[in-house]
Amino acid sequence: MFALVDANSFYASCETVFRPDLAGRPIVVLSNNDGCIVAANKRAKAFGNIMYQPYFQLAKMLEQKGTAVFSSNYELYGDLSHRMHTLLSQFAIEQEVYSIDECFLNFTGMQHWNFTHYGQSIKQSVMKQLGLPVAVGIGSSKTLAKAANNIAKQLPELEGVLCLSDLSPAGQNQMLAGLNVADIWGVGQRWSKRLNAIGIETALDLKQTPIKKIRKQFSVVLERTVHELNGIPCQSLQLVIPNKQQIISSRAFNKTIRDYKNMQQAVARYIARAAEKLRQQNGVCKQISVNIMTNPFQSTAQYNNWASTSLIYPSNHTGHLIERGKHCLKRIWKEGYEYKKALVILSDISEPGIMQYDLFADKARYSNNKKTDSLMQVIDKINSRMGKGTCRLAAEGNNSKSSWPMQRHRQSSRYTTCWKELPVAYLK
DNA sequence: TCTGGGGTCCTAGGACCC
DNA sequence: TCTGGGGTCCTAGGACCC
Repeated sequence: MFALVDANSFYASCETVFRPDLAGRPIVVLSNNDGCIVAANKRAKAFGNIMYQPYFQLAKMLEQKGTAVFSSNYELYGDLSHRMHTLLSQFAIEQEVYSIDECFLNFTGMQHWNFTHYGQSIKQSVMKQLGLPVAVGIGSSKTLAKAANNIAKQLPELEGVLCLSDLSPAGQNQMLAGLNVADIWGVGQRWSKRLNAIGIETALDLKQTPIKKIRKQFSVVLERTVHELNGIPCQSLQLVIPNKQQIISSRAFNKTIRDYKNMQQAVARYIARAAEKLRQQNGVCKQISVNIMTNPFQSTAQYNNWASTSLIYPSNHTGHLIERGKHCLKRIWKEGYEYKKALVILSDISEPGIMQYDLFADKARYSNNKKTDSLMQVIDKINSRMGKGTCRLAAEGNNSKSSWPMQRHRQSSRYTTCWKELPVAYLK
């Protein structure tokens, strides 16, 4: 038996934890650079289709309706997320942290428990200790737990908790009949359209479709989903976080870049971020790719190109990677465009030590040189203690914090992670 | 003026091997 | 006239997730 615990509009809810005055107001949270709406509470969602829409198009409407608008505050969300997952881990023997705002719990071996009741106590606990609203879905597979969670959020009479296994088979089917096939975990836009076209509209329809038909017309991925809807688990909990196979670092620029040197610095900075993540998982990479592009939403001249290169010796050294990255950039750079975004991918990742040496290459430059390794370690330590970007390579530019500041006009305080921004309570 | 930033898995087809 | 039967590896593209 599996449970899925998922916070309701997590980012928006985080913003209310230290702001009781926001009760009853519509709330939205914006993406980086205050670009799109990436989270909205129930009141804001009621305005219509606003999720992932550009903020500037809706700003006026939102303001007129008294909406509280926030730039994303990942320090706050990350910290509250960590607290939530720590709390939830106490309710089961096994936990899979699936994303920033949701986790699976394994209830195997607890057959005699009253799960609906247990789900309620989980929900109340998170509200009491963290002030965050969550929904709990329980079922005999991960897909069913996800579906139950979704239904629990949709039907107010369930009060945020649904255990499908506590229902009769007919009752379960009735619930699944009320769930759109597009809302099933693993069924996205494309597939839901194709499923609709052959008459499969609800979760129940999909559950009852012959498995061979699904395999033939779709793939083994959807076949597994159908099995899971029928209560046959095809996926277990992922208890160990696997190392990343690729690490991406990308950002849109606040202002467009025309100048090669500026672009070099931006690319160097993204590489440095990615390399830091790579070292955190104690990995080395063998491939680096660089992509630059203009703004596709503008009618100006468009250019979008990428280049990649292999490293002779796998590395996680920022300097080596920047050097290779610069080569990539040189190959794709074209003068005269207004560049809006750069993207860097580190791939072909492995552990250091598992390394195929090149007979003729200069090992001293690329191997796990102890001096450069410890230099990177020192830089990482300084940055983790003193703040990101405190210590960096010259290639990243000498005023990296101010040269392309991210637009975040509406950021709330980092109530739980920054001494200066702790909430203050006044006694009357 | 203004449009996010990450990830994974599977499949088909081409190139190669004996 | 006529052209087998197994494999592996790599890549691009398509689907999905938050």
